[in-house]
Amino acid sequence: MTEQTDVTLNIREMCDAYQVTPRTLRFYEAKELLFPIREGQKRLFTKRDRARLKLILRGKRFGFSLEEIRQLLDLYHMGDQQHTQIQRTYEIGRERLVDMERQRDELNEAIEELKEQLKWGEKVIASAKNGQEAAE
Amino acid sequence: MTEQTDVTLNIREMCDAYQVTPRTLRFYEAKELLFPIREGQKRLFTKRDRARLKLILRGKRFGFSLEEIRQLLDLYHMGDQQHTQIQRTYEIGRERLVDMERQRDELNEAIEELKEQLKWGEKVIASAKNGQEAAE
DNA sequence: GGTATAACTTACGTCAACGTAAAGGCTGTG
DNA sequence: CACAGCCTTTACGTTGACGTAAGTTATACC
Repeated sequence: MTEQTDVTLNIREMCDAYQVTPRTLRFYEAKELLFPIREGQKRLFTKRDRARLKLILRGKRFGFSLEEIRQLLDLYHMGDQQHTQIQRTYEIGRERLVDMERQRDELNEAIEELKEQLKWGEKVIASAKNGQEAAE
Repeated sequence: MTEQTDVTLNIREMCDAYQVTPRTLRFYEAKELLFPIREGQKRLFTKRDRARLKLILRGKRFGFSLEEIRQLLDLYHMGDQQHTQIQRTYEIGRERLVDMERQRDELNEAIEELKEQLKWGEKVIASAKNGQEAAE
């Protein structure tokens, strides 16, 4: 009974708030990632939609596909029925977790290596600048 | 004068060594990511190509596009001329580094959150199993 | 009522990163 | 020579994630 603030956003406000296009939001709705309510023909995005969109955008930054994100969203917000389905989704989540940890480790390695390369690059640039200044 | 071991691989050996398809290798050549030498019509992949392919595959795991990878490869192996070009490529590298570090941090956050969700998922599964066993 | 604004639907276009099919060389072997 | 086994090129197909254009509808304002 504490939920009376259904602050809904229309599509324009939603786009501005999350830096996406209307097409993207409609696309996500078509893919069942978002479920805006309808007022007449217009879409109204609820708090739930905004929470989901945040997760979608973060998921994308990690290279998840929209389909994988949909699965994870189901895991996040699933109720109490359909245990076997939950079980399956849970396993997907665990697999992705392992993947993400491995990716993080590789990312750390790559960051270190890239730092080395950049140090090397600085030296090259510096010596080039000393050697001659003419190149604008 | 210490480089006389040009151990080259044909396309099949290269594919087996790195788990890619011939199409992929030809595609990377077309995109100027690899430069196999030709013996008649056949491609021969040198040590240099193998080093580059390793970097390509790693780059892909981090979500770099092939074009971005090409830029980074140039940074890795660029000689001593063309300072302005190096400068530019260096900047791209630095931007990517910042990006990668940010992504790593977000990844760590997401890993923690996902772990929480999975813990929660375990509880749901457990209680469901206790509650009833019938659902095959 | 006219029109501007914003949202809508439908549907074809695009881009990356290959897949896949077709047709054609080389090279060795019976 | 015929044929198999690799390799080649050319070129059209595919998938995901939207972009973009065309035409429609609803609301707001003058």
